[in-house]
Amino acid sequence: MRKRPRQRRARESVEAILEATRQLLTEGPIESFSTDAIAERAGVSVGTLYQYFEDKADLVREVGERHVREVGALLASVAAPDASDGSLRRYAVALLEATAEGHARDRGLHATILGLGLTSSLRRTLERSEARARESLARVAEAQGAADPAMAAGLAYDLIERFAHKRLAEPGDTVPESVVERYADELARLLAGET
Amino acid sequence: MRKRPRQRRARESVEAILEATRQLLTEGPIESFSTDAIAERAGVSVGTLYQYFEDKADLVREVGERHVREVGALLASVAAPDASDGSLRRYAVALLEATAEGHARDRGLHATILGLGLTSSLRRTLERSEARARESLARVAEAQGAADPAMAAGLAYDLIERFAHKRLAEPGDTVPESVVERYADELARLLAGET
Amino acid sequence: MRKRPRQRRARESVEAILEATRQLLTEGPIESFSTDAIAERAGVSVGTLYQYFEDKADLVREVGERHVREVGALLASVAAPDASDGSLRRYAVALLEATAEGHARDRGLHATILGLGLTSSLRRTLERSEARARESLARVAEAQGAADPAMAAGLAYDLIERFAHKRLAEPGDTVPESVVERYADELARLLAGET
Amino acid sequence: MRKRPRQRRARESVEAILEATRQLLTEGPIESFSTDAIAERAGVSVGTLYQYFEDKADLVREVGERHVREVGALLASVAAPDASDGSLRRYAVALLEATAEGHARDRGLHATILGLGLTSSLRRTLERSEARARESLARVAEAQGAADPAMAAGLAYDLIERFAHKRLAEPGDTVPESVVERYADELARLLAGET
DNA sequence: TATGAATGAGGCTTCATTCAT
DNA sequence: TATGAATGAAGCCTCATTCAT
Repeated sequence: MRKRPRQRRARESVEAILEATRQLLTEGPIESFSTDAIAERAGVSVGTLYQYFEDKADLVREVGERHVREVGALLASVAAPDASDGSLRRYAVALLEATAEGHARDRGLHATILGLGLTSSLRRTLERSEARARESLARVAEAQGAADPAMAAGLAYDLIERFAHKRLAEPGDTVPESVVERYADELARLLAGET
Repeated sequence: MRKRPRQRRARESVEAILEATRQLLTEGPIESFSTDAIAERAGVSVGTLYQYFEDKADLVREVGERHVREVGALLASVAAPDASDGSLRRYAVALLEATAEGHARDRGLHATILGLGLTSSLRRTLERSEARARESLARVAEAQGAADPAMAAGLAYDLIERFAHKRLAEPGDTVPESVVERYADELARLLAGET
Repeated sequence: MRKRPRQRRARESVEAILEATRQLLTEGPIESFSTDAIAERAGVSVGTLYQYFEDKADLVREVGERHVREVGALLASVAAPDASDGSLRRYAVALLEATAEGHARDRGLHATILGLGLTSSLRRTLERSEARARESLARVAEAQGAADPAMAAGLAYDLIERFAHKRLAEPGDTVPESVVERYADELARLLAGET
Repeated sequence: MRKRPRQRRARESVEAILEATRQLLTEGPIESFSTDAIAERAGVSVGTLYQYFEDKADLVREVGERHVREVGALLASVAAPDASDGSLRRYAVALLEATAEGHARDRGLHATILGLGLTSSLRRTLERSEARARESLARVAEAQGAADPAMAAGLAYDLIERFAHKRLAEPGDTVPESVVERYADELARLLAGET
């Protein structure tokens, strides 16, 4: 960001701009994602946009980082299971749902950011976020007595991500209940450290 | 496509255009992906390009469909395993490698196509291709005596896709051997119908 | 220049663009010197302009170089005097007039180019042109028997340039005849190698 | 200027703004010469700038006039020579140096002012300053017994100006000593009224 | 008076597409 | 059929200027 907003009015503008960007990125085809459109949706002038962001890519990066942080926070907010068997299955379902929700909130962001070229800054944020998620999963796997907690966590993370993207691709963001069950089973099995 | 090429020279032009499109989509940032760049790379003039393709989206769609068909063909070309246990593991590894190769060949296509908006025509092609792949996996699972072959095949397919995307995201398109092993194990287990 | 024009139509466009640029640079204040204005004056679209010139600076450079070459040619076209005394004075007057005419034709170009920043390419062209002019003057001074022909030529050149700029600053591009006389006297004296 | 500053702090702001303008004009390419840049350099806000200056052109004009007055003062501060021969040569060198220094101090001002269009007010200031300088030179020429003091002074003034611009065009603002000598010789000769 | 947030016209440039040759 | 010149809408961004606080 080019300038930090000092006054309240300025902070509101920045928020409006970021939210407008998120919306347009989520909704529309990439063609309608122009700085003019962002400014109009945010209810400010283009000039204001450029007071706070270096350029369009800077703006997208900021929105992308927020998204990554939010998904990370959602995942982290799922309470880890006890060693007792019953809660592991619930944990697995909660992980799947939380991640899928997070992705759904910014549907399209992914594709657009890829299209605009992933900046190294955003890539780092993403990697940090993934690493945290994997560690957290590994701790669970370890508590459950898995032989290779890190490897199990890696696979589990991949499964969760794939589930989220799969749900996004479905009309209505819904996946048959049986598929959720199956994913949850796999997840629980992985984290429990079964072969 | 607007017009079918009749003469040999014309067919060669069309091939060159499609190949140039594929290359630019695979190599570069979206910015250098212009009709001028395509024509130059293909060694023809822009005018020629518009003789055979309605517009840019039409061209991208065609390339996209080819890509989907190619990945499908690659998957299909992996010989199904015998019921004998040894070949299942080799089959799993081959599936992973084949899909990852297919995706790598057209790296960037994904993002661009998403960015330009997935056309319904391409979406159908994609769905048909996925369905065929799942059926083929289901037949294998059935032969191996899995309890719910369709469900196992679905999960297996997702695992394969995730692996391909994972490899694309790594620098150098390489993934530690241990990860391949782990994925192959899971895949083999799923197709073998173990819980 | 970005692309060399092949067809006749293209060459005409390029000429029109260069001439429009020269006119606007000569006439107006720098504010009205926009790419849109250039294109309109040239009777082409902006797009055409960018087919042949990298950017606005490239265009200005090209016009600048033409100007420098033209002034140089004007100077060179003044026939050198015999050693016989009478023609030296006529030569001096001709030099003054020729240079002043050349500058007048592109009045304002100077200031604008300075304002946009003298590119190194243009600077070199300018230096080469000046060097040629000084050499030519030095040969005359030598023929007239000057003690230090190079130094005399340097001062003579400066006098000529100053005269051209002086005339440009006057309303109506005219300078009292007596001033021309005085400059010519000085010039003749310098080239004749008197003290 | 829009408003006279009353308080001391206000006067300081105005000075800072004028000095910042002068610096930016002297240093940089025209692009970085924006009101924002001026305000930042001056350590005030843009708003303050517009309290004291009608618009940007007004500010530039004020700086331009100061510059013209300063160069004039520099010239005037060179003590006129006695009729005794020795000091005339020193006087000539001093004139050359003083003017060149004055121009160097505001290098770039020239181009910018020309680019923005010489306002009539500034033009008048400039003419008055030149007239004063010529008169002063004419008095010297007269004291030295020149036949046509006004004409000699005119040429002398032009020589001095050309020298200043010549030095500005050189890298490092330096000119070979021999050139200074030659200019000084000419100047002395002119003012001494030799043919 | 000073601040700095906001404005928006306008400048530069790109690129998908058309069409005369 | 192929060429490539021409088009112009539209995108990104800057910056002089205004005005609420």
